[in-house]
Amino acid sequence: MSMNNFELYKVFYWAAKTGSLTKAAKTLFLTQPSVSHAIKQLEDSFGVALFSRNSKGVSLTPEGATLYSYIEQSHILIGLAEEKMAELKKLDSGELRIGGSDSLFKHYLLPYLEAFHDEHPGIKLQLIHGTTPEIITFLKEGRIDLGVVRMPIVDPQLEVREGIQLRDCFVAGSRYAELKGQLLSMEQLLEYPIILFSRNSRARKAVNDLFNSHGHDLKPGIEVGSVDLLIELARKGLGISFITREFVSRELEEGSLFEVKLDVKMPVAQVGIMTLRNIPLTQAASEFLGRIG
Amino acid sequence: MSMNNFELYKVFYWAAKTGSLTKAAKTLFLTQPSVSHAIKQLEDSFGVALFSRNSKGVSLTPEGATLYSYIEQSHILIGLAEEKMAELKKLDSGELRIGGSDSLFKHYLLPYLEAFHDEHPGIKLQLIHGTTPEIITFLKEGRIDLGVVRMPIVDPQLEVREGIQLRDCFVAGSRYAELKGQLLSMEQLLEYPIILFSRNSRARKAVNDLFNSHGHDLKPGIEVGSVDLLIELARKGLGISFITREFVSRELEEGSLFEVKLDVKMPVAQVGIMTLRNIPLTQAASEFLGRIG
DNA sequence: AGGAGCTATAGATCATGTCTATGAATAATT
DNA sequence: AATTATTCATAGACATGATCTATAGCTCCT
Repeated sequence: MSMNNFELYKVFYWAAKTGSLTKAAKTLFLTQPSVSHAIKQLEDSFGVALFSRNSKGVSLTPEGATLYSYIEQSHILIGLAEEKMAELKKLDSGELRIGGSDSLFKHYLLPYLEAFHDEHPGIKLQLIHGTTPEIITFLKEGRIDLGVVRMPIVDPQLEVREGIQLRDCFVAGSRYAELKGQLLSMEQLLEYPIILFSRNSRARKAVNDLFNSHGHDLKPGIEVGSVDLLIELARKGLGISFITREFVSRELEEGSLFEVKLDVKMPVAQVGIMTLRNIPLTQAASEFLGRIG
Repeated sequence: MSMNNFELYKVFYWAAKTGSLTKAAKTLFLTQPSVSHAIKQLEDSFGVALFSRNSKGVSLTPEGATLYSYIEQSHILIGLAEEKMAELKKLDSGELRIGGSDSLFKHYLLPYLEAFHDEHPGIKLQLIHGTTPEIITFLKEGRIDLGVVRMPIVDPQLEVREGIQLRDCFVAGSRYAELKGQLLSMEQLLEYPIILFSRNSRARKAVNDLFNSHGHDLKPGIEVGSVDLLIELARKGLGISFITREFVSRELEEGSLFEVKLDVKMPVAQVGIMTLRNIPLTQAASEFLGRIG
C-alpha cells in the first residue's frame, strides 16, 4: 500500500483540466516547475506517463485519461464537501433538533424558533417532545442537539444552562371573580375544584409535594393532558387551574384569567437547557443557544 | 476559494474511519500529534468542530459526519484510481489498438498477438484495418496506438521502427509446374495470366512501377481483394499470383505453390511500425512493441 | 492511588514542497 | 532564416510547514 500524497492529485486534476502545466500552476498559485515536479512524482509512482508534452501544453495519455476519470469525480466531491461545510458554517443548511415538552415549545421557545427560522430558513428544525428522562436519553443517543426541560437536572454527562424562570400559580376565570385580590389559605383553596396537569409532570409533582409538606392533600377535580386545556377549563369556570404563570401571561393581561394567590410561597422552577458535556455543538445549536441565553 | 490541502482529507478519513487519532496515525505511519494537528487545521479552516474527543477516541460531530460522507466517497475513488493504475502497469487491464492491413495482421502480427493475449488476457485487443493513409490518420487522431504498414513512411510526426522485411514474388500452383526452377524474363511471364491484388495497395503500385521501368505493362488477368484469394486462385491454377512471399511460406514449404523466378531483382518492402513521435506509448503498446522488435 | 488509555500543546527539527534560474524544444513572428 | 514567445524539464538553493519528541491533561479502570 503505497498511497500517494493526495495533494498531487489536486495538481494532476488542474493540469488535466486546463491542459497546461503553466495554467495549472496559475490556478493553484504555484510556479510551473512545481507543477511539473508534482506530475513527475505521480508518473514515477505509477511508472506510467500521464501526459504527453507538446509545444502548446500537455494532453492526457490513455493511462492519464483513465486516472483522470477517477480523480475528476473525487475532486468534484471534495469541492462539494467544502461548499457544504461553508454552508453549514453560514447556517445556510443543517438542522437543529430540540427535545422538550410541547408546552415549553409553545410558550417559551416559540418566539426564538420563529426568529431563528426567519434568519436561517435553510436550517431544518426538528422538535421532539417527551418527558424529561426521555429527552435526556435522546440527547445521549445523539438524536437531539438540545434538550429544554425543567430543572433541576443532575447528570454529570450533561451541561445545563439556565433558561427562563417559571413560577407556577393557580388561576381562575370570572366564575370565581370573588377570589380576585384575596389571599387564600390552602384549606380555603381546597374547597374549590382544582384542575391539574395529569400524570408524571414535574410541575404536578412539585405542587403535590408542596401541599403534602403542609399536611394537605391536593386532589384534582379534573385532570387534563395539555396546558391549553388547563387554560380553557379555567376560563370556562370549571375550576381553578394550577399552571405556569408565564404560559398564561396573555390571559392574565387581558383579564380573562386572574391569579388566585395563596398565603404560601409557590415553588419556582428553572428551565434548563441541556447539552452533552464535552461534545461540540453544531453550528446551528450553538447559534440558537446564544439567542436563548 | 480557499481549498484545503487534500492530504488533510486523507488524515481526516482515517481518523473518522478508525474513530481514533492514534489508530489513524498508525495507519498513516505518522505520530499522533501530527494527526491531531492535521484535524485541527481542518476544523480551523471550516470553523466547525469535526470530532468530539472522548476518553476512548474520537467520534464525528454532525458536521464531521456530513464532511465524511463526501470524503469517504472521494477517498474510495482515489483508492480505485490507484488500483487501476497498478493494473494498467501490470498489464492486467487496458487496451492495445493497432492499425494495419488485414493481411499483415494475419500473416505477420498474428503470432505476436496470440502470445501477447495469452500473457495479458486482461488487455483488450483492437485491430483496425485500413489503407496506409487511413492508418496514419487514425494514429494522429489517437484512435490507435500503433500502425503497422509497409514502408517507406515519411512523416515528421511519426516515429517508424522497422519490422520484418517482405519480399514480393510471383507464385504458381501445379498447373504451371513447368515453370518450376526456371528463370523467366518479364516478357515470358506476361504470357501467363497474372493475378494481382486490386486497387490502391502499395505492393500493387510497386510491381506496376517495376514493370513500367522496364518498358512493360503489367495488366492483371484477375484482380482480387484479399491475400487469401491470391493464394487460393494460384493453387487452383487460374494464374500466377503476385504476392508477398512471407504470406505464403507455408504453401511454399508444403509444395502446393512454388515461386516463379524472374530475371530482375524483385522489390523488397520493409514493414514499418509507426507510433506518434513524442507521444508516450501506453504500457500495453510499449510492451507489445518490445516483442515485435 | 496508580496505571493505561486517549488527545492537546509547545517547540525543535528537518524533509519536502516550492522557488529561482536556466535550458531545450516548438511554433509563431518578423 | 533569424527572432520572439510559447511551452515543459532540470538543477540546485531555500524556506515553509509538516512531522517529531516531550510533556501535560483528561477519563476510565484496576
